[in-house]
Amino acid sequence: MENKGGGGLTLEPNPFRAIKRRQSMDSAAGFEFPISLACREAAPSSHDDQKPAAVIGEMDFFSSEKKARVSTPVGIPLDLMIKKEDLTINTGLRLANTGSDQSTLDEGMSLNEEEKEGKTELVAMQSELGRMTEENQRLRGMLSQVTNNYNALHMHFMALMQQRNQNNKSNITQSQEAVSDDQLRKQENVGVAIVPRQFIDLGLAAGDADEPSTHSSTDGGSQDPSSQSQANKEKSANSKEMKVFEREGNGFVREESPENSSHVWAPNNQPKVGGVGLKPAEQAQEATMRKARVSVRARSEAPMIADGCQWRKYGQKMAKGNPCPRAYYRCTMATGCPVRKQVQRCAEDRSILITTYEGNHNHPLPPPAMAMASTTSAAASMLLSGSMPSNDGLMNSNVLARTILPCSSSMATISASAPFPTVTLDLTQSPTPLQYQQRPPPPQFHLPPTPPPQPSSLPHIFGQAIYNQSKFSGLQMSSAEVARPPPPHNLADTVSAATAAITADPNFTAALAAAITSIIGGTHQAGSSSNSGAVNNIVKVNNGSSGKPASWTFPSS
DNA sequence: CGGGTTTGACCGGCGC
DNA sequence: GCGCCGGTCAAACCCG
Repeated sequence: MENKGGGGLTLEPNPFRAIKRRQSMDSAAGFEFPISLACREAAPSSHDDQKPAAVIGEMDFFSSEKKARVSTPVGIPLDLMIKKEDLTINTGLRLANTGSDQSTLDEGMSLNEEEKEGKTELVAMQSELGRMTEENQRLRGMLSQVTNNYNALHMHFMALMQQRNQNNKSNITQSQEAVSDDQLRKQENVGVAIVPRQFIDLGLAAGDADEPSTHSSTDGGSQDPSSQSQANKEKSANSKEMKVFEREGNGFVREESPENSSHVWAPNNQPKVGGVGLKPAEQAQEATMRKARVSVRARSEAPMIADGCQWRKYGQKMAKGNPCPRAYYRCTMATGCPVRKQVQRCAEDRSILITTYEGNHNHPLPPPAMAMASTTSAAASMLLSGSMPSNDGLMNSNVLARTILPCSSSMATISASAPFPTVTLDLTQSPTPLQYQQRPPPPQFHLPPTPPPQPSSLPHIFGQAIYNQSKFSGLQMSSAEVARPPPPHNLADTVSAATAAITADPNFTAALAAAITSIIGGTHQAGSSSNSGAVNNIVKVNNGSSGKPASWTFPSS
């Protein structure tokens, strides 16, 4: 770890080795350096292979009463109060090059009593650490249980939605019923594993590129092989873009598999592509699904919201009814990545930037982009799972919105009447602190009690803010850093929007939970648990009302 | 010189 | 069939 702390700090290999430096520090004239920075550096960086038992996120050593904010590996915040006279805890730092001879500094210390006292405190701290570790284990288990419960509920809900749609269809055929029942049985058999898989497919598309050949067997059990081969022929004959993807062999072909209803990206001519072997209703359903989009509305003066991905502009058009041009971007982080987005200012309020995402990345993503992709994918998944093509499709979508988004209806809207089903995530609404205060804080977790994930643009901006603030600093950010003046470039709007939303919006915990849920679900299914050494973005949020920080750990990659 | 942007042309879907 | 419109392409241009 590079030593960047002022005053010439080096790091102690053993972070729990007690140091008796307080009096030395006090006696060393002019010995002032930002311990808080040093503490952050003492925390394992994002490149560390192992998760820390606890990460000290923020300490202010210049106040009389020391507050340490600790993020545990499961993201549960712990607040430590350390009084000045107790300041013998090890910060993981060893003083060096402070301009004073170390042996001289150690002289004059009354080693007997103070060392005994220090040892006692060390034992106490170690005991406390042990308790924290146990608590972390317990909370992790609870989090896992909550996640599983949510997955089960989500599966149940989706099954109910399917049954409802089937009942509403007057022209349903016996074969369709058989297929649907078969799918339902499969989902029930697979159980909670379905939903995380869905999130993997949507948000963690890197896996798609890794194993393109396993998809049909994974989720395409009902697919007729002959029809699939025929569909592949049709695919290769239809879209120029499709040919490119198949030629490049990046696994994107899988995206075109007709049974992959959770995928939202669709190159040109999709109705033709998926049409072979399918009934007209199913064709329309797939065409609808593949065109699903997630639109984000946010106030920003910047020409484009930075979301962690690299984009290349490939077109610009004047859209009807809007004096502002619409810009078209495609992701350039990997060759052949199908993700595109449209950026356009709102005609009514030009301070509002509307960004519409479409498709799934076929490459690994940086953490902020991961948050974005997971969230948009989760939103798209919500939309697709509920917007079956029926006569009351719009109504179903509204039901979906009310059901899945019970407390964020003011933020997320679902439209099935548009040419393509679109989830609109609105970040432009003014904060309502009173609403937040009216909501009692959850007892232990800072996660909301509402189980369903709620698609929101918050994690987009939020993750971006995190990334922008901390992309080179171990991905840790404290609430103080959030409130700090943003970097002097056009990310200011992003950060301010995220900050405003985070600190005041009553839905932000739910939105964050959505992102966490989606990520955790996908991570678990991907076989990379939170203990697998994944990079952890430790996010700290001051909700502004209770004074307590909300802290989550985002497992990424 | 390579990569990104601009911009007019082109294409396909859709409504009349 | 025609025109409108959204989306994409690709040559020209710009920039570091």
